[in-house]
Amino acid sequence: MPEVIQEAYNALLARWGRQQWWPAQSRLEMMIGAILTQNTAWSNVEKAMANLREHDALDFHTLEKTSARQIREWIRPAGYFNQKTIYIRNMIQVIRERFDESLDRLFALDTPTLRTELLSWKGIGPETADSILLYAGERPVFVVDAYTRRMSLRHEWIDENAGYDALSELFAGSLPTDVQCFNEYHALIVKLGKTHCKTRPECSGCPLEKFLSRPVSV
DNA sequence: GACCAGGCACATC
DNA sequence: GATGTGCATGGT
Repeated sequence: MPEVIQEAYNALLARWGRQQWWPAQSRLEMMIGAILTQNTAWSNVEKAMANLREHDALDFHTLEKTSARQIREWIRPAGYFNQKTIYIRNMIQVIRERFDESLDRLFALDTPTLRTELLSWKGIGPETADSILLYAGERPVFVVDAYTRRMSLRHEWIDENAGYDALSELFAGSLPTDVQCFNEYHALIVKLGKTHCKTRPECSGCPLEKFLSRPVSV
């Protein structure tokens, strides 16, 4: 199993190359993007991010002073805007009150403590927390998303009842503990999911085709 | 017009 | 602790 997971990574990287994630210019921007992209197409997130950038709202102090109503309108294209507005404002508030407005202080926490901290924030679940750990914190944690689960099920690397942590540990344990590798693998899985696993469940043309022992429909 | 997208919180059993 | 439901826009 570990070998297959490593070989699948090699195949994906050979096909598509490095994905250069996360597409953000600061840790704060990355964290906002992580919230906005929850169950949402990235193209919609880009529209919301463009609105925020246009109003200089990818900045901590600007966001602090901005009303909920205003943020809601800016992020509207990303969907779930009522909830996501609460999540973003809550995040800003926590960073102000508990970390002295300093992302450096937040990211000074060791990885397990930081993960627990992030998970305690409203709107930050396992995937978003791990995305922040990996892409903003540069910690070697493997991000599991819907594509990762779908792919792993289809290749029969896991069974139905495998939870988030089991899936994350499967990948992390099958690979060198390397931030760059985890970074690229997750991004490549997303690329795979967008281009193959959904629209072509028979997996024709999929870079991982040869790893399927038999056709599996999920 | 259905279906889906780089999830999560909350209610209920 | 497992399962169900609401959240919302924009592309295919």
